[in-house]
Amino acid sequence: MTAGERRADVLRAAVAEFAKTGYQGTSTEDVARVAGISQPYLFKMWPTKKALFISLVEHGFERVRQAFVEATGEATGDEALDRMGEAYGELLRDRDELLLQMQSYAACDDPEIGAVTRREFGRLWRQVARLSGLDDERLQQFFAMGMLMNVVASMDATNHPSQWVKACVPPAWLAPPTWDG
Amino acid sequence: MTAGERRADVLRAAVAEFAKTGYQGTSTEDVARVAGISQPYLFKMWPTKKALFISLVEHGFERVRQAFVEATGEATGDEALDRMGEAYGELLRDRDELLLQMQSYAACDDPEIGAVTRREFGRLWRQVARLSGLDDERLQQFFAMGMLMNVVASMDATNHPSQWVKACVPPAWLAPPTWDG
DNA sequence: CAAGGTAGTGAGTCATCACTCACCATGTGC
DNA sequence: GCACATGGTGAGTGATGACTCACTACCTTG
Repeated sequence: MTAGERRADVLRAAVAEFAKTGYQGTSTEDVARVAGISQPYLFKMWPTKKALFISLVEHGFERVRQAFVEATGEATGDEALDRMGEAYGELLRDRDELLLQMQSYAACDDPEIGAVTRREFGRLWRQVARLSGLDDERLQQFFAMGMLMNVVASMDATNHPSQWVKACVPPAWLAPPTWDG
Repeated sequence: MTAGERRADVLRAAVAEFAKTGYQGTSTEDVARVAGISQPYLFKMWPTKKALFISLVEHGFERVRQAFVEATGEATGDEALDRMGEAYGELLRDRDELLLQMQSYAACDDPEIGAVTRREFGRLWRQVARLSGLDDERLQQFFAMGMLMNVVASMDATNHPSQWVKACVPPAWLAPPTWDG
């Protein structure tokens, strides 16, 4: 297998592990085992655990930006924002991406991780601003709802239903287009 | 010093440490050193590191609920929600409380921590519902804004100003009543 | 002052973890 | 058929971390 393919495999495995247990709580041995390679080889691909984590964070934000571009299409304004919101809801189905985002916020005390996370968040903000053309107040509401979705995903609320979950989580988050529920 | 006083001291020290580096990233030695006690004594007060973390989480959510009751006073409806939002903004000044909340969301993969976090989040939701008497949609917007504030606090955005921070963070978050700026 | 409870610690133990070193196997160009 | 890059690992190492054990100093009560 080529190094490029391996790298992609490892990234997929790593995002799942780091999403669950966070930067500090995930061991490089775990990642290597799930990826099906030896742990020393992990360190041939990334010089440190932190470098691996950071490339996951960058990759994750990049995917969100890309999903927003694709979802928006030719739309602008509130229409564009609605479509991006829907696209974000679909990312919820693959919880790992959003969980990893939460883990990167939680790890911001580390200066390098903090710097990358702020930079990526800023890029996402500017892109949504550019795509929608809306004012700061609307953007703020949009991002606020996104952060609530992240938290709900972190708590795995939809798999632990209770009274408040029904109130907090609108059906739209639970029923992306492909469902029939 | 009595055990009760020590316990309060240790909780204060522990919240600062866990807020920074999270459940997995914080060592009991760190907590003990900052609290000014030996590490074995920590284990006489709480049986495990997890038990300490969980009591911090419960304590933190409790404080938010209490702050909301006090802030609301006799108000109801949107007026009540406004006052609670203002109270939450004041909690931002002591970042540690909000960061610890983020750390508890991030640690939800652990079944016990997850259960406690969901329970506390639910209690908070119900309390805001009761105090304000508003419908789910308004509550959702309120909590969404709160989660955005948590994330902004995690990224320490106000101490790393850049273009998007000015747009994302309304002056009200930065200028609680006691400021003069 | 004896007896016992309360507050507190020094010095471990055993597991885990990030990271390294020396090494092997399989092509591929010459 | 050999030099050499590419892809890959077994077996460490030194540090750290959660948790324990055996112990002391001090206070209170009779």
